[in-house]
Amino acid sequence: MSKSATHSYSRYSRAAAGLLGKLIRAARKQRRLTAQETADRAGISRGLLQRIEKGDPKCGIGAVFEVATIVGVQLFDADEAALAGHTRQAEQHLALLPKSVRRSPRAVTDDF
Amino acid sequence: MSKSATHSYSRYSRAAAGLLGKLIRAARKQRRLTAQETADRAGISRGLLQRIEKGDPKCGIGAVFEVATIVGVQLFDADEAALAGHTRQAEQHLALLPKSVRRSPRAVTDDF
DNA sequence: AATATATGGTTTATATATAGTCCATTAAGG
DNA sequence: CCTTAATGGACTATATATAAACCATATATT
Repeated sequence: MSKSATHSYSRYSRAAAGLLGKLIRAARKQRRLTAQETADRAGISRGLLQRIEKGDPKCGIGAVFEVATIVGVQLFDADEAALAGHTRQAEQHLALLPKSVRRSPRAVTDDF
Repeated sequence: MSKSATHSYSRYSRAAAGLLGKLIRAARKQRRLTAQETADRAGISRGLLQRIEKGDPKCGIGAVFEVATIVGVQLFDADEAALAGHTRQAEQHLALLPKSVRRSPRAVTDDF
């Protein structure tokens, strides 16, 4: 990593991060929370909140989710109970799948 | 910042990040993609992918979304076109809200 | 209009996330 | 079985995310 990675994300990922940021910003203003107040509640700096609302992909997902929760943007369109249920379901699904994915004789199904 | 921040996130945020990681891991295995193969496609290291699948909140949201997209986990339950539509809607909503949120001098100071 | 505050954009110092190795263990598949 | 790839977990060096303190501007509220 001697040169800067300058990693570029797909359009979809950027759009998703950008949308989440806009939803957060709109929700915050609708609740009449100042940027500083929101940042304090989330335990982050105001500058980081600005980047989150701008959709900066390099922000930690925990910080983004925390702010989203504070301003009332539901991730997964589910409350915490439903989240736990989905987690159990995902775990059960995972338990049915092979623990190691072995590369098949041929290339993988979809390549691009 | 002389001492480690050790920032703790809410249960909901941790649950959301953890669920997303589990969904990603299940989707990857179902598609029979190797961790290395997936990391390569996402342009990240295998170690970071492990942390993402474990639900580490400190992972960049762009990296998480990118991996989610690659393994077929839809954020927002929406394709790119729908995402653009929601973005437009969020922008319009935002345009209707005041640009600066002003705290009422006395009224909302103690709102609970 | 005047004033106070929220916001946007810097800069800097520091903590830490990440890549890139390594090794040990596990578990597919022949 | 046996072989070999996949995974998990360390460790280190480096890039960078973050907090904090600024300033300038915009914009609510009086």
